[in-house]
Amino acid sequence: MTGNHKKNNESRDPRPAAPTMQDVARRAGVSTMTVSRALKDGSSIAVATRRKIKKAVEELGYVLDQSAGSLSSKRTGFVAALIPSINNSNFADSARSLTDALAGSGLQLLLAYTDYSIEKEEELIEAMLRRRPEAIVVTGGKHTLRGRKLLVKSGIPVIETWDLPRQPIRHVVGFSNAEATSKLVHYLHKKGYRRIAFIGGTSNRDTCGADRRAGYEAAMVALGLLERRVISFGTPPISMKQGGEAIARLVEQWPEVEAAICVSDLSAFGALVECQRRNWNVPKRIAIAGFGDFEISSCCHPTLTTVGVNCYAIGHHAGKLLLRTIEAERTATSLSAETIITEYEVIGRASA
Amino acid sequence: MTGNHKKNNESRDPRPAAPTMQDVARRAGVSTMTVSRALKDGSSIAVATRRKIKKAVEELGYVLDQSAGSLSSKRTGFVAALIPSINNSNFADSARSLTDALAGSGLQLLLAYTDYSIEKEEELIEAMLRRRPEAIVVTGGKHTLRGRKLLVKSGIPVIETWDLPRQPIRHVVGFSNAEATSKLVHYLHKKGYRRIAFIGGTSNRDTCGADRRAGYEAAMVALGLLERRVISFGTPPISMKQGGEAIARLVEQWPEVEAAICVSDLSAFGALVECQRRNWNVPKRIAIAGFGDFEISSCCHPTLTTVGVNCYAIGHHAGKLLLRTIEAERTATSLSAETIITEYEVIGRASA
DNA sequence: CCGTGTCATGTTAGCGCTAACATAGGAATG
DNA sequence: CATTCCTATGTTAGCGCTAACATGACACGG
Repeated sequence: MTGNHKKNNESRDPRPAAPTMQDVARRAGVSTMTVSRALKDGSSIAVATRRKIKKAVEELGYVLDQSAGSLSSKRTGFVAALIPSINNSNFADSARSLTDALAGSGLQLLLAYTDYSIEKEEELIEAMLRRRPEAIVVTGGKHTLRGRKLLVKSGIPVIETWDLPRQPIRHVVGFSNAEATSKLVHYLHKKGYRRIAFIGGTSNRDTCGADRRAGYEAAMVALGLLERRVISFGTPPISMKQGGEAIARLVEQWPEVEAAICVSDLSAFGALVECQRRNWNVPKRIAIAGFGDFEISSCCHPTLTTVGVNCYAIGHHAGKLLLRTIEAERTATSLSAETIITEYEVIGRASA
Repeated sequence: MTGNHKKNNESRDPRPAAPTMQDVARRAGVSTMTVSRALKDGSSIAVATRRKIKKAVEELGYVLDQSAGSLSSKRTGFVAALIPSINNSNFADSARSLTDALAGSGLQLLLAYTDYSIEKEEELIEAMLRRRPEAIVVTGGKHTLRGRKLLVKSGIPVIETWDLPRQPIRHVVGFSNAEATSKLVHYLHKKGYRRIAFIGGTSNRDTCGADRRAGYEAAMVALGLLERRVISFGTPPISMKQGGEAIARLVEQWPEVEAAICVSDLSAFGALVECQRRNWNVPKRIAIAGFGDFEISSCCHPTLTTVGVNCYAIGHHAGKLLLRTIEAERTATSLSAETIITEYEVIGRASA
């Protein structure tokens, strides 16, 4: 307790050292341990003492230092979640229901976004692990080699969401984007469309998007529709505007095209509007379908045929599964790896 | 399909304790201090030693425990950001540019969202402060009393964004939502509209929204347009669908209305579509304006008149200001409170 | 009154890391 | 060839908190 560099009293320090539990203890006339207990629910402590301590806390403006606490208790009280983009209502909905599922558990969700890049994901995985989350939720099942290794060796529950990885790390909550898109192709097929195209982003960074394309390809093959028409345009997430440009290219390249599946509702909406601008009747001249059932798809005119994904279920199940797993580890119960498949449905609307 | 569980494989042994720096040091035949130095850039260390240590790290799958490190170094290496919603492209854009501004500084951004509730904000402020961020960025200038006190006493740089609080805590990066909306009213007025309405959410939780309404009211008074028409509908953030319902109510209540300003582009789009559904020509029967210049406003048909906000500038300035402030505190330089006002502009398009 | 239990509180010993200082050995200098 | 300096590494002492155990006070049945 030397305080060897607390010398600058004269330079009207704008930042007086934050009060510690020591300070609170001294002020309340108890030991630090009692303060620690008073700040936690469920510890046996006299009502009067707790009140006294709360008062001291209030007066000093004390805020518990959780990083010190977790060093000691080995519980950091947070869960890391990595999502591709914060500006995508699907992932946002999942994150929200994940937060809700965690409510009351004493776990906080800390979000970061990967920008649809598995390299950035790797960085974030490491950055998060350095802070010792109690569990980690990632989006998608494709990771860098090192990212995957970090997750495997992390020793904490790992949940991969929004996808069904061929080789799951451990727990999975998601659905097959390929299968869902395939269902959409079949839906269009049943409606009589044959010359069906797919519009997506240029890179494979967006693994969900790549999966959707794969599902499209597989379904076309299965239906004996050998001529595939794929437009790759813009880096994921592809925007409305890019969806518009993509459909223009599509029609230019394959004028005979009858229907277009867009990788997401956003691009589908862009495509839809572009068609209207060019006076191409949707769905008569060309049918359009999206993916995700974003609000816009039921709001625009004509309404968009799309695939409704149960985002809330993904977040909810991920949260609950994660709590179960943490609990199991705490009680040394073994819990095997689980795969929870969430539902989705093709929602037929006016555009296709 | 929900709840389709699949047990994957045999359970694994109780997980071994994660390796510590000790383990790495032992394996590499050096002291922990040397390991610590090897894992940091810029410390003097022999190339061979560092290589040896990196190898040991790799073999053990060691990940630095940053919470222990920050306890010692008093640097947690992260910045907290609270945004109302992760599903709002404006805030998402700000968060993104904030992240970008922080790149290379060694600071990570940790996001949490308040759901437009200052009570939830208060909770999150405390939760974040417990983890000792090096700075905190909040959205909006209205906080609970306790939330504000926590921020003031936190001893770290606080930046309020997206608003110009009357009584800033310290730094501010934003613009006057009221003034911007007022400008929009004046724009409509110049275009000849007189019976101008405002559509927003029901509560005052969304302080930016409340400010926009205030700006509307002020401008109407300033223009001598005494009859105000305000529809409050739905809890913020109000959706497209709610925007549609709101405009229906508006026209029902005040059939003479000539123009409607919606609190955001999302609700404006919903309103626009509802008008089309009802065959109300926009802008002839009723003009519509939004706020935020979301992508949809330039993409939909007719395009939406709106207020373009420089989201990127907000994030960028907040990030840079925050770095400057941290640097100033580190070097004991004094830095006065700054208010950076970002630009915005009324973007006249087809809908009004 | 003693044993025994129960509760509120205190004491001790770290958690895993890094700041600050200490030191050894070699290079550069005179 | 001693002196000085520098660089790479080690040693020590905590950071602020909590687990685990210790203690003391009081209650209760026998």
